[in-house]
This record gives sequence, structure tokens and C-alpha cells, in this order.
Amino acid sequence: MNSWIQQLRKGLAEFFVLSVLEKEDLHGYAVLQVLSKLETMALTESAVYPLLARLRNGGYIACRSEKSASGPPRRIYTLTIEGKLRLRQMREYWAELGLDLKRIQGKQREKDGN
Amino acid sequence: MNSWIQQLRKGLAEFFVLSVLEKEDLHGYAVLQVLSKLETMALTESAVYPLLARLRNGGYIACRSEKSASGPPRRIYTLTIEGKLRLRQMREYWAELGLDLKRIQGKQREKDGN
DNA sequence: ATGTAGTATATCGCTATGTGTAGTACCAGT
DNA sequence: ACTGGTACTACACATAGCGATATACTACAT
Repeated sequence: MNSWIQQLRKGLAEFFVLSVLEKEDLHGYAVLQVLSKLETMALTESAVYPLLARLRNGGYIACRSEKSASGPPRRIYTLTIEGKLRLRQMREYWAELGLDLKRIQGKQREKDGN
Repeated sequence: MNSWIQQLRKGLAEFFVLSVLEKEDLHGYAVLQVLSKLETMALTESAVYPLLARLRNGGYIACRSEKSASGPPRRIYTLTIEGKLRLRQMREYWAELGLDLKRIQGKQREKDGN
């Protein structure tokens, strides 16, 4: 089960991070804390930071540096136009996925032949 | 986007295959055909067959051989008790995932800064 | 000044898994 | 014999989460 969840997070992590950043501009450590409060998507640093770097390289988020009073400087990330588009596409895919899942679950083993 | 979908399938594939097998006992090739009709989860042979082997090694599905009139003998797979349990756990996790997703999307950026 | 703790980011090796490609084998129709 | 559909297997490759580790800045206690 644990391994399944780990595999499921591949890809889902991106969806969640973009969703979090849509709501609010945040730095990596803050994203980490938001996600760690969720039962289902408690990612670790070694997932979040590389993911943010990938999203940035892909042009889906932009970042600015900001000094912190409580530690080293932060990198605040914001969704770009492309990031918003991507997030919209992800939501569409997600909705389709739910439909397809219901589609194959829908015709449950009935008492008819087939 | 395509790469994202590929990553998303890691883990999701298992969920879909178990769901298909819950509905009906099927052989690998038939599972492949069912999934290939879905927009979102059109897996290839090189994903489905190893996945079935893994699920079988894990004790989540059992298989029996059956002669086919249209080709080589088939391996018909059935969900075991453990498989059904796992599927139930997956559904719970899936539901939780949906809630968590709504949770972080819920407090959307209000109509302030925009 | 040294140590500890929390904040903040980055990197390495490991592992699991979907994909592309190719191969094997069985059957039917031409 | 050839072609095409059925049914399954195997291998190299790329992706990405995870544990462990490293670095560095700040604050506070010893």
C-alpha cells in the first residue's frame, strides 16, 4: 500500500503544488508545510524542491528572492500564465479520470450473464 | 503534459486494473482492451502484463489458464480477498485525496489583489 | 565561543514503474 | 507459405518520490 501511494504521488505532487501556489504565492518550505498537513500528500523536501525547480524550468512558475527574518533568504514562487493553463488542463484530466473510473466501476458484477 | 500523465499513471494503473478485475474476471489482453477504450488510461502491453505479474506475486489477484479458440492460451485473473481489501483501501485513499485537493483549492485567492 | 534548534534550500543514490521496441507463439483465412 | 489478430514476455530507458546528507542563515541558551 505504501509503495502504491508513493507511485501515485508521482505526478499528483505536481498537481497539488500548482494548486497550492494558485491560492497563494509561497516559498518551498511553506509549500512543504502546507502539504505536510494533508493526510494524503505529505511530501518531503527531496520531492518538493526538485519539483519546484522543474516547474520553474518548465516556465510554469516564476520565483523571486526575499529576505527572511527567521533564516536564509526564501524563494517565493508564483504561477505564470502557462502554469495556470497547465493547472486547468490537469483539472480537466482529473475530472475525466474520475469519469473513466466510474465508467469501469459502474457496470458492477450484476446478476446477469454479461 | 504528456509526461505528467505518464507519471500519474504510475500507481493509478494498479487502481484501474484492480477496478476492472473487480467487475469481471479477465485475461491480460482483455484488460488491455478495456483500458485502451478509456481516454485517460490507455496503457500499453508493457505496462499491463508486468503489472498483472506484480499483483499476482503480491497475492492480490489469482490466475487460471484457459484455452483460447483465437490464439494462445489465456491467463484469466480474479481478485483475491486481499485484492478486494486493497481495492477498498485504494478507494478510501482516493476519496481522501479528493477531499485534500478541495481543501487546498477551497480557499481560493479572493477578489482582492487578483 | 560553542551548541542546539528551527528555518530554508540543494544534491546524491536508490527504487518503482510506464513506455518503446522487439521477440515468441498460437490460430484462422487467403 | 503469408498475413493479421490474439496473447504473453523481456529489455533498455527516462521519470520522479524518498531517505540521507550537506550547506547556511537566524536566534537563543550555555
